[in-house]
Amino acid sequence: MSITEFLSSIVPFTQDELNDIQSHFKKELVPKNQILVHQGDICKTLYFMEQGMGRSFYTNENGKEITQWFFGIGKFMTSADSFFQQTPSLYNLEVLVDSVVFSISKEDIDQLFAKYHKMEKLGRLVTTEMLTKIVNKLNAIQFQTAKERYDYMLAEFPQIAYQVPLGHIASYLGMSQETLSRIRK
Amino acid sequence: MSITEFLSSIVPFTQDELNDIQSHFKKELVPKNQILVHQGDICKTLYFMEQGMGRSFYTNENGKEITQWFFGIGKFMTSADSFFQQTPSLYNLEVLVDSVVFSISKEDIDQLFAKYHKMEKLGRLVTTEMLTKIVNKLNAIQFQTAKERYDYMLAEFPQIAYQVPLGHIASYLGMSQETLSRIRK
DNA sequence: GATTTCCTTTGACCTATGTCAAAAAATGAC
DNA sequence: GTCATTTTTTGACATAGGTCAAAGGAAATC
Repeated sequence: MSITEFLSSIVPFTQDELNDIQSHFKKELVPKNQILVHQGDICKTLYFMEQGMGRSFYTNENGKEITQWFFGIGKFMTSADSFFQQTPSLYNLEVLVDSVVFSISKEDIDQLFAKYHKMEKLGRLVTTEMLTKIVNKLNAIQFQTAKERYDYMLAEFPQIAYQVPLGHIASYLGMSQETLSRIRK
Repeated sequence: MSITEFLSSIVPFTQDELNDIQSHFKKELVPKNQILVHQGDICKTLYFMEQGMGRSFYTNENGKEITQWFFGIGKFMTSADSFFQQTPSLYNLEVLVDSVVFSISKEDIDQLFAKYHKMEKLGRLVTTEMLTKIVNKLNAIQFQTAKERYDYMLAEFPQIAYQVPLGHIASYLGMSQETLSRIRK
């Protein structure tokens, strides 16, 4: 899914608007395992995942990596806090397979928000959608058994569930890798 | 905190704009324990909590009430999904003490979003803030001990923590009331 | 101010899931 | 194809926090 297709699917931009908006995005090929943002950095770029997948994760006190979110095709990938409030990111952003992303700087997207009311609306709608998804995850984590949480994962990220290391999924779901391995049987 | 103060604190509206916007909100006095929205209803109204506090909660398969969020003074209170996507609410919205709220309908706020770019921006910023808070809760729930989660609660809702029944807080934090009671000692 | 109802605490016991360690399987490098 | 590395599975054991039941306290109602 191209970025213009994505934008148009949410708000009806004119062709001129789309051209202008698109011109602020830069296409990048990112190789597997590359870290786009490091924990502690201020995230200055928003990424749109055209092809591939990524995750956000942090390293806890015991040096263990905890996956916080997965990003599939057609999603914006960023450390939302850090990007929008320009505060140090709690997370690393990592690309999990060779990927194609479109990137845009904070200044540029703020300019687009200011220039186009429609773009601001898109920002609001995308954020609302993210909010809904996080609430769903929260419910899964808070009140479901390990088995049910895995089912939630399969429903939410069907394409990702079978392509990333088990440990990433386990930490995303808030359980140990051993438990997830036992569940999957 | 009045609604106009709140709006102005986020985006610099002119006095005329504020007057117009405010005219779409209706002040309501809501008595303690009133349910504003029932689980399963489509949430047609957004509430701004001027005075008082509320919560969202649902009743699970075993008939137990699970608190999902608390709403303090100066916050918007709604079942975000239900209101913005006009889908059945997963939650009840309940006022916990006698409260003063400003309410606005979905149609009216959509009109305001459409009329004022600044209002759309406000919507985006408020949603982003909510997103950040939910992510914080998620982290607390997912990776912290019961004790640490209670500390998170005290930090996030200091004024609320001592004013609502223990059971509401326990379910909000994803633990049993007995566990919370033991922790508090 | 007595009664009823609701809320909180305490105790005893149980279980889902964590941790640690090692084996087995899969993947990647040469 | 072989060796090295990474990932997944398995087993044994530990524990945080759950459940159930009952007793105390607080607070609303008459």
